[in-house]
Amino acid sequence: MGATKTEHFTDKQNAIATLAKALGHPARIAIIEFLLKTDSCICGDIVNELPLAQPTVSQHLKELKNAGLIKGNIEGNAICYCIDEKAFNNLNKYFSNIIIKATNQKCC
Amino acid sequence: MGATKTEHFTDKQNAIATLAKALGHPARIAIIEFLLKTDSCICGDIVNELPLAQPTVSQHLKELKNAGLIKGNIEGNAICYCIDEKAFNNLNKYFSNIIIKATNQKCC
DNA sequence: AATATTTATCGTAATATTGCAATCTAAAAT
DNA sequence: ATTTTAGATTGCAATATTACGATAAATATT
Repeated sequence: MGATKTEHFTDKQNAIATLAKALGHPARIAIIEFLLKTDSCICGDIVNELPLAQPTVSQHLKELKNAGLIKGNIEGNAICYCIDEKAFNNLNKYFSNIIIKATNQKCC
Repeated sequence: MGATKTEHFTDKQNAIATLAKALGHPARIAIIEFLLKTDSCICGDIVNELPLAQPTVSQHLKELKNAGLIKGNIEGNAICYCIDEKAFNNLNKYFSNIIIKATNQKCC
């Protein structure tokens, strides 16, 4: 097999998993951190910053964008990528809730 | 290639990516949610709850455990798995910080 | 002791991901 | 109009992940 059986899980479970999966690679974490560091949301500079080839970075950016974690604005012939807070807020709410629920458990 | 170039990224970046990656599958999200739902941290019941075969579930549990997201306690011939709050707290802090930083940006 | 129960591991097939060279597209600059 | 620059897409090789049947290991029950 090798294919995730997404159809057996709820939409919400799949949605959270998709967000987490997109963040499940150090290059993509590095991209997010770079976007946070530079407050003018610089774009092609990501390629210079990361130890990866341009097509690889482009692919990682695409995955972050598909997951809704970043947005891309065309500016002339460059593209300006930046954090999309909404997705991070969703994740943060989800994890906060887990922590609250876990704290109320008396187990292990 | 196909192998992640972890050596090019910081330990912290790799650590966050590892946690996120472990949560990047709906079955593992479903396992976490099941553990939160049942406050007696029932174990083999996870296999009955999930639409996956026992070896598959066992493998997912192993990944969650390796990432430090759950703990496993032996109880007779059964094993009791439960949430490890620490890892979730780390993730939550990390995302809270991202949101704070992103909010202070005036970009896009 | 023999059997049942519970969970882990092995082996393997199917599929997905990672990474990059080569190439393409589109706007910018000359 | 040609060239340059920025970024995406294609194609492909290497590796990783997902899923499960078969089997093993370890404790529980009879």
